[in-house]
Amino acid sequence: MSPERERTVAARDGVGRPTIREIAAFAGVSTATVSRVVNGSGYVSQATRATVERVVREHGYSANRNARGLSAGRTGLVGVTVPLIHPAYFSVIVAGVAEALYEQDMRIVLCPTLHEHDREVSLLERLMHGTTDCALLVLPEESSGELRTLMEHGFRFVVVDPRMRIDERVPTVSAAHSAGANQATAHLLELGHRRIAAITGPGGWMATEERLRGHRSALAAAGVLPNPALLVESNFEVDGGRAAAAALLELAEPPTAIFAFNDQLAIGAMQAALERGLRVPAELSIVGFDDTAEAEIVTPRLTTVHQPLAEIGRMGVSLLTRQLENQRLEALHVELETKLVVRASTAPPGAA
Amino acid sequence: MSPERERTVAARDGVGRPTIREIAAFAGVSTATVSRVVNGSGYVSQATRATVERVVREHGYSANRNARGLSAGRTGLVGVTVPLIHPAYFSVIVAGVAEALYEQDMRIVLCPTLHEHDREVSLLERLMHGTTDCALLVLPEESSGELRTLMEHGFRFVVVDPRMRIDERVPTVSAAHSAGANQATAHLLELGHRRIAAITGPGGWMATEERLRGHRSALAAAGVLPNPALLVESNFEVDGGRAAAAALLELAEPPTAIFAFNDQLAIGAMQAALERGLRVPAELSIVGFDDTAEAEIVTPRLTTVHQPLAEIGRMGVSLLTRQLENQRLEALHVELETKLVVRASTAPPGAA
DNA sequence: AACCTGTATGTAAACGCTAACCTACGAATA
DNA sequence: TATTCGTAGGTTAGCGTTTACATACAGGTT
Repeated sequence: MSPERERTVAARDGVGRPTIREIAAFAGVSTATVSRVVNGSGYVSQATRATVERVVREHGYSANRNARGLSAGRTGLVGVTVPLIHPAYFSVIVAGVAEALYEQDMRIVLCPTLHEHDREVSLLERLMHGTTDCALLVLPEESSGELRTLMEHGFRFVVVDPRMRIDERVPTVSAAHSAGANQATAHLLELGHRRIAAITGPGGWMATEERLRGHRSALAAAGVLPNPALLVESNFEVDGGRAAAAALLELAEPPTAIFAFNDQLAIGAMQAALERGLRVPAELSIVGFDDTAEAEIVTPRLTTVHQPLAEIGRMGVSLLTRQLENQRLEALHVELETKLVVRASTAPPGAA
Repeated sequence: MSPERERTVAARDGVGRPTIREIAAFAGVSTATVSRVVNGSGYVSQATRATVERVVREHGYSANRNARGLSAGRTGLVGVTVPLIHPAYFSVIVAGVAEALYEQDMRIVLCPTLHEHDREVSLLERLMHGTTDCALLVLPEESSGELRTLMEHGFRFVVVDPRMRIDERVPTVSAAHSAGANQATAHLLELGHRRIAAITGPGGWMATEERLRGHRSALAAAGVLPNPALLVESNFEVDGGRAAAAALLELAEPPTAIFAFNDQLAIGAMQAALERGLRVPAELSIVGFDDTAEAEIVTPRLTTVHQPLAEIGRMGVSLLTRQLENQRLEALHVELETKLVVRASTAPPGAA
């Protein structure tokens, strides 16, 4: 029981926040009118509105979110699930999301899933259950079917950077994986590289498949035959990148350039090169993908494909609000542009 | 009005989540009993408990958070304010917080303040107003007085990594700044350095003052006179570190080692050294503070003082829950141990 | 036998708000 | 003149919980 429980409205001592009833009493109107003013709904005369607004301001009133949520079925809270918080990739997206939601006066309920599928599902169930109005799922672990079930329950959400290909009706935001990969590989080809290896992410992931597509199309456009030996699947982490690059560099005919499918992998590849005494970029060129902050601080600075991560987050919020406003809007699929950023980790082959 | 509004309990069609009344009906008990089972409070017989638990499980029931919050005055939501989400320093703390809260079945309402004081205040006001039960303030912008006001309003919170010295009664978690700094400087001294510069954070910040204290005590213990010319104040960011180091290296008698008060500054210093063609660590040793992920990926790998950031976050949650359980517990001030991690950016002076 | 005490459960009143519904009034329309 | 319409604002029934209070019963204690 809350400590105020026994107090009547008249006897409230002013500690704690004022209720709508008190504001109504002070302003000499009904609670409905206060609600209308606060929510900007229904008819209220100019004069009444002004009075109420003044009282609201003077008493620092703002609606109790729980009560509003319970009554109106909305809470102003948006669930955001991410696999992890820490990697820059996610934290920048979340920062964008938080920024955009703040402007809409909504709050973000953050749910790291730690890549555990069960956990994500249970989180979603709880989020759905009155806590939040809607959700933004970043790189969700869930199958298309599970997401469809969610939709059918009337839960509104947007998927940011879908892991797998999912139901058409789910709004999504992603980056132009394929175009970005194409630029990266084209850049290496222009520098004169022909033995270009790729360290990919996990198979089946959209990011992997799409980037692979871009990579291949660039090779094809330059008339370079794809070589399966130069394709290694990895896990988007530094260690994976180092191991993959180590294997590639052991080949009888090692690559002169490596396109790593994210910056973490690229950094791992740089470490592998360093361990073998290979100079980057003189003896080995490396390109990454994502353009996270790490790309700027490694030596040499990493050439990589820029993804507008914060913008991706903001766009997710934008789709979400649009979906909330207009239920019958067709599902949107937004793809944001990526751009190659040339730094110091690429050079013509044998530039030594 | 929610779409279910017009339905009676009996007529609910099962879409959406079940209510406590439905569960009670299915289990043949009153809502009070269901509530008692779910919350583990009051007397319930073994048999009844078992029945209710089964029904709850079968129907996937979990209490609507808004209703619970409204009725019981708690929401299961914890506000977390951070200046920014993205820097690894904060995102690791937040990850620890999220992890610990998850175990308590609480959710985290994330509020990046972007270093804007007004924004943090308004966020807190909103958080206080029913949205959250309590808060965790990471590096808060607020004055001790403002925090005291908050306390007096009965709002529960814990400060993680206080920026300034604050009211004794506010529970805080921080790292052993002074001891860590002492170790860092002692390490440089042991290597034989005598001209040791320090690039500090903003003056007045506890982190700055405490680290400075540790730095000075190590110098004093080794009988090295502090040299004001070797002390530069900066901003905890890479650019600041680069500028500060550039200035230091221009001195007539430049330092042989730099102790940067965080890793960002240290990375900036490494860049400045690189720009001048100075080899690290042969011609210049650099030590950082924080041990964020960046320390592992720069070249050379950065010697730095490890802060248990995730643990700091978890400890913050622990203090918070303890405070919620036992209101009259004396305010706790926890200081977590820091530890020097020696990597490759330090060596004896003139080791070339 | 009368009275506790501990256990078990039900009843119903809040919690603070929103929105459906209602009343009222002046102006425009038929 | 009667009717409709647009505007303004009050009344009140929930929203789904929790919990104070009431009730009931079994087994001790005086």
